[in-house]
Amino acid sequence: MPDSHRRVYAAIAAIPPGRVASYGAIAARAGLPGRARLVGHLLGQTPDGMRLPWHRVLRASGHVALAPGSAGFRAQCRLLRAEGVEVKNGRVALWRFGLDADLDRELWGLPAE
DNA sequence: GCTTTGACGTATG
DNA sequence: TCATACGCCAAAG
Repeated sequence: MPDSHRRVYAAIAAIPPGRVASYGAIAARAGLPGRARLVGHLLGQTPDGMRLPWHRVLRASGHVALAPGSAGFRAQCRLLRAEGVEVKNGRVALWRFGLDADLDRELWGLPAE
């Protein structure tokens, strides 16, 4: 297991429950800016024994990355809603649940809602 | 090795 | 909001 992969897994595992992060944010946090596709690739190759909060990883647009209607898509929506994250039409409001939004609030004092 | 694919991202129109 | 183009790079064939 390459070190870069471990950092990606660690970054995903660090997402707090009830919050979400984009592939790009995970890659950047893992020290791999611009390697968002690597994150997606790893999630598809994640070993069975590894229990990761993969459902908290979304596209930069806030959309669920999996095909709408697929089993994985439904599972992700269910897991997210179970944590209090609103999923509307396969999309999450990043300005509200994203980690970046949290940081922005602290920096600029933007309203939480 | 080269080509194709893919749970992606940003820029443009 | 949707489509297209381009950049990115690990795996699979």
